[in-house]
This record gives sequence, structure tokens and C-alpha cells, in this order.
Amino acid sequence: MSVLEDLKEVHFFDNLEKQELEVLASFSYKKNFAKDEILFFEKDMPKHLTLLLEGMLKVYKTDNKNNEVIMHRFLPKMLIAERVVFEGLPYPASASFESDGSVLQIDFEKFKNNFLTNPDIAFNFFKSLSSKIKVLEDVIALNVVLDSTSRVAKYICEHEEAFTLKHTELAKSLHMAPETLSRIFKKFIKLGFLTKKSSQYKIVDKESLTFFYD
Amino acid sequence: MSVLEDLKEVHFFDNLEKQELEVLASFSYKKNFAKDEILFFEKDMPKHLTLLLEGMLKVYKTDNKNNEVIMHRFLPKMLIAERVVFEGLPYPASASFESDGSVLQIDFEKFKNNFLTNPDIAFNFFKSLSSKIKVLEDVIALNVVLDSTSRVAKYICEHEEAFTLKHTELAKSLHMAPETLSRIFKKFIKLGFLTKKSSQYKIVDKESLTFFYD
DNA sequence: CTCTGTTGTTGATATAAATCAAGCTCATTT
DNA sequence: AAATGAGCTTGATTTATATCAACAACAGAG
Repeated sequence: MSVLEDLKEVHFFDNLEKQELEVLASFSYKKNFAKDEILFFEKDMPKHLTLLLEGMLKVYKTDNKNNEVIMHRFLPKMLIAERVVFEGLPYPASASFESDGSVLQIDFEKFKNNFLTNPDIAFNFFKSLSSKIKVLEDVIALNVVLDSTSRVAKYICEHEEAFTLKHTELAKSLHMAPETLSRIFKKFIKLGFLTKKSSQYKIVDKESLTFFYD
Repeated sequence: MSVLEDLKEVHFFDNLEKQELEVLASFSYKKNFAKDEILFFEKDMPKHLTLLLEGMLKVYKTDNKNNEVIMHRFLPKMLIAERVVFEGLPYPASASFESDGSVLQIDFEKFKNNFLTNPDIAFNFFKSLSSKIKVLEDVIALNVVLDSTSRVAKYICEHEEAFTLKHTELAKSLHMAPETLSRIFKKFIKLGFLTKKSSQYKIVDKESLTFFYD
């Protein structure tokens, strides 16, 4: 797929004319990554605006005990770390691919000069920053306000992809030990909120689960 | 002080002409608050863009056990909850004054139509959103990645106002029990990182303190 | 189909921090 | 100066969750 075709699929640029997209494509480059490849390391300087095209990406920090703390999980068509690019700061965390994927790297200086003065693009940029604030507020609400059981309840109710993740990964997102997650799932099954057949979990009583956090 | 004079003091609007400021002032209202008064409640719908003029404001959520979790602390000249205003969503948390203070309430529709198309203002709006992302990332880094001791070390090194807060309030910001904070201060004094004379704390070995989190 | 390694589970134990309870300090009022 | 009360400190206890260790389940390789 050409860069131009990729750009057409990204709602972020919906308001651009065909000709403008061509200009944008002229300073945008597609790059492929394999599972577990690193997109950037904490403290690297961003060189371009990055848009995730395919695959799942996690942004994480590593704590004292070398545990990953996942701060964001990105799905295709999302803009990545635009804040630091915008501010010319080093990345505050590292990012790696959780599956094969690809990104579009856009020359930020050119983007800024050619497009950020366009109110529609600026508006989308606002929205992208806003949604990131929302995600972070949710991470705080999830990790700081709720206990483990409530975190699991909230996460599996609100995230379709929860049961597609490996337990170790899910535990990382929820910021708890895999053992703890395992015990909570067991509890939910015993309470009849969840079923498990051939290691595939399914919510059977969402109502009750929401009581944990709502 | 007139609204116009207040506006002149806010760097956010530095790039506006005198005449533009007058237009802005025409749909902006100043409102005073006493300590502990509520600016807005979680789930209220925002009615205007709010700029803190004077005083200290905290934005917080309340957890299961009715403990406050402070998500932001605002100092004068900061824009408050612009994201939710921008997105037309209810406030995700409550806000109350920690001291007497005042805010400027700006009609958002008019602001948007008259000023958000101005690249300088849009740029400042980006910056405001960006800095909020940074604060939230820091809250996550502080609360999720670090243990209590490191959180205290980081906070007192990076926040001038740390020692002006009551211990109960500081403990809330750091998301720990006041008793825990007290014990950590005691430990820091014993280690010679901190001194306390007539209940005024002072950092004497910042270098060592930074080792806890850097 | 069996072997092997990885991921998930379970129970036992350790640990950080919250909670509880009591006493202390200091500022304010009388 | 004594009395009051809010905030702070200290020690004892409890609690949630991590860690450790052993084992089970399952997936992929041969």
C-alpha cells in the first residue's frame, strides 16, 4: 500500500484535500516492525511525528524492580507521543510492538508549517491530545483509585481485547502480579460473573462486575 | 481589578492585541471563591472555559473508602479542564479551593469561534493540553511506578510548595496515609537528607534524595 | 504422540503501607 | 497562663498484594 493510500485511511486527515494529502505523503515514510521490536527508547529524541498504521503498540516505563508499567496501549490510526514531538522533548517512556506492525513517520517541521495552521487539522490535533488526557486520567482512576479486584472488573468490562491478551500482559496493563490476576479470575468464576471453557473466558454477569467500580 | 486587567496578566493571551483582549473580556466573568468552596463536582457539565486567577485549586476523585485522590493541583494562570469543555463532556472529577481564590469564566462557544482559529491562541491551547498530559504522566510515574519513599523524595525535590502544605494535604497528593509520610520524613531526617527546625522542613542533601527515583 | 518449554495456577510466606489507637505538640482562645 | 483542639507522631496490628516455590496445563517441535 502506498503512503498516500495509507493516509486516506486515517481519519485524522479526513479534512484534507487530495492534493494536500499528496504534499503530506511527500514527507511521510512508512516503516515496518516485527513483534517485540522497539519503536523508541525512553530519553530518545523524537525525530518525527509518528502515526500507528498496523499492529498493537505499548508505551511503558520500567520501575526499580525492572517491572514494566504500561502507560498507553495504541491501536492502529492513533497518533503517538505527539506531545513530546510538539514540545521537542525526549520520549518520557519506551515503546515496543506487541504484534507485527507499521508506522508512518511524518516530518514534524514540515507538518507544522504546512498543516497545523489549518484549523481542521489543528482541531484533530486537539482531539488527539484530549483523548490522550482521557486515557491517562483513566489509567490514574484505574490504578490509583481502585483495588485489584475492581481494576480487573473495570478492565474486562470496558476493554474488548482483554481476553485476547496473555495473562502476563493483561496483568501488566492492570499493574498487578499474574498470580493476583489468576486468583481474581478464579473468584469471579466462583461468583458466577465469568465462565471459562477451554481457556477462553467470557463475561456472563456484567451487571455484577460493574458494581465493583461504579 | 477589572477582567481586562486580569487578562493582561495571563501569559496564555500574550499574543492578543489590546482590542482582542477587550472582546475576550466582554464575555469573561470573574468569580471569587473561599477556601474549601467547590468549583465543580464530578459529573457536572462544564458551562465555560475556566482560568484560575488566584489561589490554589485541587482536582480530585474519591475512592471506595472515601479517600481523596488528587489528580491535579492548579496554580494561578492555569487553564482548568479545557479538555472536557472542548469535548462537551461532564467533569471527570471534582475541584475545590485549597485557599481563597478566584477564576475567570470564559464563554467557550464565543472563545472557540473568535480565538481558537488564531494560530497563537491555538498554539497556547496545545501547550496547555500538552502540559496537562505531562502532569498526568508524572502522576502515573509518581503513583504507579514508585514506592512511598521514592514518591516523597521526588515530590519534595520537584515541588517548591511541598513544605507549605499541611501534612495531611501533602500525604493526599502523594497518595499515602499521613502516618506513612511522617515516618518517611523521620527516616530522611535520620539519614541527614532533611532538617526540621520549629516544624519547618528543609532539604539539605538533594543529591541523595534524587537517588531514590532517578 | 511424546518431549520440552512456556504460561498459568495454587498455596505459603513476606512485605509495604493502611488502619487503629494513644499520646504529643503547638497554636489559639479565654 | 491554662484550656482546648487540630494536626502530627509513634507503636501495634491488619490487610492487600507481591514474591517465592512447586506444580499443572497447554502449545509447538521433533
